[in-house]
Amino acid sequence: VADGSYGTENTENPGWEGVDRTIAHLDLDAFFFSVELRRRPELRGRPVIVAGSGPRAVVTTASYEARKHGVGSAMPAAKALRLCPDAIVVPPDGPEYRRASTEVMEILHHHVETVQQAGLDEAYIDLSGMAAPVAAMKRIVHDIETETTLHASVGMGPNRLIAKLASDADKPRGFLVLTRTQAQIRFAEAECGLIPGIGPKTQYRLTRLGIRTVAQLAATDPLALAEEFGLRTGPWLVNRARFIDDSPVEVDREAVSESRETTFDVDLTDTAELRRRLDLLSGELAAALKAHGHRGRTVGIKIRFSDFETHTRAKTLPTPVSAANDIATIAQELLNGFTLERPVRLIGVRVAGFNRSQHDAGQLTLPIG
DNA sequence: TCTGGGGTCCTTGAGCCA
DNA sequence: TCTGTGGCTCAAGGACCC
Repeated sequence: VADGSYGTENTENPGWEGVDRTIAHLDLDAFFFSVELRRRPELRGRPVIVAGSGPRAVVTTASYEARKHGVGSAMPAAKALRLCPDAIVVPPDGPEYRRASTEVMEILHHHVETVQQAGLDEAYIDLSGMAAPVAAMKRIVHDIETETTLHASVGMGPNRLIAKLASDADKPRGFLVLTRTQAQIRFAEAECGLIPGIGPKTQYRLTRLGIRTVAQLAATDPLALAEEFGLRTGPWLVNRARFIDDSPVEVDREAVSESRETTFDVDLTDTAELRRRLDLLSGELAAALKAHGHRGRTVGIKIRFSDFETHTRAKTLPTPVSAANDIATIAQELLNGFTLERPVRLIGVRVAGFNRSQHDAGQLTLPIG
């Protein structure tokens, strides 16, 4: 088996020249902040962080002026304010961001058919077969700017991975087209963590194996890495570093789970209050499931204690549920399985297993006669 | 004064069954 | 009847992404 049959160099891409696949990745620059700027132009040029108001709020995005002070996404808002005491804090406005996102996605769909939205502020676009894909993307960026005042960075390449890296490499207002060979040269000495899918934990494990750069990872035997990361993930990591990625741009991705969770401002020790909050979340989740037409067979809870230790419990039912009392009943049962001796920081509830569509599920549960 | 919320995917191990 | 094996589902945890 160890004949090196995983992603060997004989699969060398001759180079992307518009003859194979052509994928673009479009990423809106400092999206939440830019949307805030549309209604509050006086914020332009100022250090701004978009963050919630609670004691445990984190930064969702920051203006480039705030980033100069070391402020970054996912940083506790309190820490961000210590780094940048003059920053203006703006509370996030989800509905407004969704509206702005829809405006942009409609422009994309006006120009091209195969668009995969990946979060509110980014999308993959399959331009394969198009005669002048670069000119098309430039038109799209121009239309987005004139119609929404929002700026975007674009990366293009023979696959999603290269397109994504290219759009990140030249922000803000970047436009970078890379062949696979150009990507290999450009990112050879970059740390492995640059590659989407390689986070801090994986990067640390790679470093321990003596693999620090993208080029080093690309030169690693996939089977050797399989011993450390498993038969799927090991070779996958090497392929990422070789910029091999045949994942398609998927237009209609269906959700597989939905959840609601909350972090308490102060850790909870009162079990009755914890149960009350779990019921509230179950109600919220049920309303969302109803709105989206989802039902699922697996109900799960998540609990995070004051020391950040996190546990989950789940139960799979014979029939799918979506009603608040059904979800709450199972959630409370699952909570019974915990000894609640430590203060609780977070509680969450989740419904998964949507794989059978509501239409099918409805047919299965129709009463006979 | 640490570390949000809402998702997806992967791995591992247990249990069941043929 | 016992043992091995492989497939499948489920549960739990981990990692990652925006």
